[in-house]
Amino acid sequence: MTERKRVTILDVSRATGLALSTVSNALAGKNHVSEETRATVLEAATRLGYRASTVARALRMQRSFTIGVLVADVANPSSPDFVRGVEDVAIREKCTLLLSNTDGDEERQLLHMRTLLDRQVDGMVLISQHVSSPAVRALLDASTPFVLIQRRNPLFPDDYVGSDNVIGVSEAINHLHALKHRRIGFVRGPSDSSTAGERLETFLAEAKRLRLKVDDELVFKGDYGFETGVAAGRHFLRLRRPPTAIMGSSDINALGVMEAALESGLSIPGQLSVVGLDDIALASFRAINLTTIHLQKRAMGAAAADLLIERIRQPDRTPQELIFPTRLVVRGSTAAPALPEAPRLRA
Amino acid sequence: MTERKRVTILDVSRATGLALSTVSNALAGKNHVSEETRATVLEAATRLGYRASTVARALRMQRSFTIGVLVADVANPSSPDFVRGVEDVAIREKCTLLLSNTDGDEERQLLHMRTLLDRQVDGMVLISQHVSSPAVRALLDASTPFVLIQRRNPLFPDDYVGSDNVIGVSEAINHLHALKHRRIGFVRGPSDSSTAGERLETFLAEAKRLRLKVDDELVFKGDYGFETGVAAGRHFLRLRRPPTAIMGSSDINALGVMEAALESGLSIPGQLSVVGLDDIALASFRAINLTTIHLQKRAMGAAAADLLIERIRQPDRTPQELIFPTRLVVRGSTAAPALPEAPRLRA
DNA sequence: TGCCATACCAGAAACGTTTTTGGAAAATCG
DNA sequence: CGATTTTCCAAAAACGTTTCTGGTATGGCA
Repeated sequence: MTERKRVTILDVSRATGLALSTVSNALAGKNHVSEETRATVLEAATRLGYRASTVARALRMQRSFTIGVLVADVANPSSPDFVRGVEDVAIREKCTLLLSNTDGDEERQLLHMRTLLDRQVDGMVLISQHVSSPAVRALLDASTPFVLIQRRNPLFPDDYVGSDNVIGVSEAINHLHALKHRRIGFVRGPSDSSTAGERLETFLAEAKRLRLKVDDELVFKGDYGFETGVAAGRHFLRLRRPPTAIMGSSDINALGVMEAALESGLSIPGQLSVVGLDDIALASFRAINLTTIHLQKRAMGAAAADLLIERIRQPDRTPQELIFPTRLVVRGSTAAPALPEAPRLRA
Repeated sequence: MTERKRVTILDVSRATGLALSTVSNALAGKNHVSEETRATVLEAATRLGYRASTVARALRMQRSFTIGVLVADVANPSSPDFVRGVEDVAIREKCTLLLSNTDGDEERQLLHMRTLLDRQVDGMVLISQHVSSPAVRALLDASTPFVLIQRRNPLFPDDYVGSDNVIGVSEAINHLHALKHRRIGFVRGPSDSSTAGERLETFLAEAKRLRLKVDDELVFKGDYGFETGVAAGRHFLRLRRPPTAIMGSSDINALGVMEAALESGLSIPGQLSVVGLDDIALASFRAINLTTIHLQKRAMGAAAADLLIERIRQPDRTPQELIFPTRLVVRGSTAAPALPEAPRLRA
């Protein structure tokens, strides 16, 4: 409404009768500016309501104090946790977050990456994004610092924050094995996700060690979404010899499996055990009560942001990888199977 | 790594031998630039990998192509839905989103608002934020366009997008009444939320119409969070005459109530009916199966963003308010009470 | 009293755009 | 063929900072 013009540093300069540069120095707390001068400047600045233009500063300093964050799906409750971690250090570093959804789609990811680069973000955090294709690599090599979370390509020595998939998954399978489950279904995450791959490998290796047979039909390929969980659940339950337990690639995945089980009239954990992965807040609610593998999402987000800050400060630092431990949280969605061998059930 | 310098419009100018302004015009598709010249420019631009600096443009045009979004809590699954709606139109308008969490805390909100203003966002969308305090109003009056979602102060004629709280809430209470519930607990959202206030008023009015007695102990005050739901549930269930049904101020709220009920060993809906508000994706999962009031969150977000764009284009347009209808979605968390009068239960 | 170092301040350049203004060449019209 | 319009292009200003370079008092010291 009130057609106010922006009050600039020049106004402060004029108001105080001091030079532009002096005002700038005084405000930045730099160099040798007498306390008296500084006080004068500060007083005038607040009196006039002066606020420095971040965009002018960004142009001059070639630094935008902005961090870009790419996330596959904010709707998945685990995403905000990671973002929160990034936000924690962003605030500490006086940076702002530019957050974008890619829906796991590479085109969208490329689009958003270009936008971030155009905006001259100081760096970016890529959470479960595509990291291998030539197009993506080209953008990553654009000399803007970046850190990867939960998905990488070992061929490229990037800064990376991930979770220890071996511990969590093997704990989970051993838990199920101890409960006397002998047929376990596994939902595999996105095919180009390093994390999803590691988890499957661990699962297969551990199954072998435990002398569990894992035929192909016991591995369902999809993504981290609910629909994949539902589809996987339906698939598994329709098998001639359905598994007595199913491990999801995410909690949301596991909820999808539950959905399929419930729609078939199966009770959990009575007739089917389900284990998730993420440990979203929901998982601990009694209405859900999901046995799952806990990930330190917020800490991982913060660690990634810290790594990013380091790299921004020191672009030639050798890349680091940080692997966070995981642990199984046993809740109510797992129990001993009803029979040594699961009964045949049809949807 | 590769210490590349940014390729600027000047480089394109030099490469083509054309003037800066000509290149700019050609790229912007402006004025009268011959097709041939334009082709030359475009070719050179892509060949050199030129990308315009958004920050330089922002400084010059006094327009950042950025929209700030303030949200109370991204972790609440209803937030991303609103944001998604805003994002939809932001992409259409070639704007980027600057998203911040305020945790419902006014100080944090002020901090983030100032940051957004410093960054010269073209406008902002405030979802369930504080809108009345002098400090907030001062910032809102800073002549940067804004739109409110779900919380406003009728004293100020702001652009506003809300939901029809009358329909939804009265549908819900009538549903419960029809099921023969006579004592209904109500969880009230944040005390300074207009939406929460309207809902309570509707609840009380409709209860009166139905000749239901609503003593003070049947209204619990809190926020939209899970903990409030748990506290409310415990409070209600500890009453001498506990309600047979409880309405939450959000789905997460309702989940909290469920939590409290389950921890007391009550079954839902057998011994307690629960209704939520939001209709988050989770609510429809069989494991939850929550009767709730549906809100068109994404559409509301998009509508707010549209309003914002309009106001940016036309700052003096008279403020509009858009109210979206709501409707009750009956699922499995509501049923007839076990007894005409609820049995006495102690936690 | 004169010189030098120090402490502070002023002016100007630079960041990469868009936009305005002006000007030259080409085309049209009288 | 000259004048006027049209079409395009060149130069320069502006956006609001930070920072570099240089300069002027002021104080201390000889």
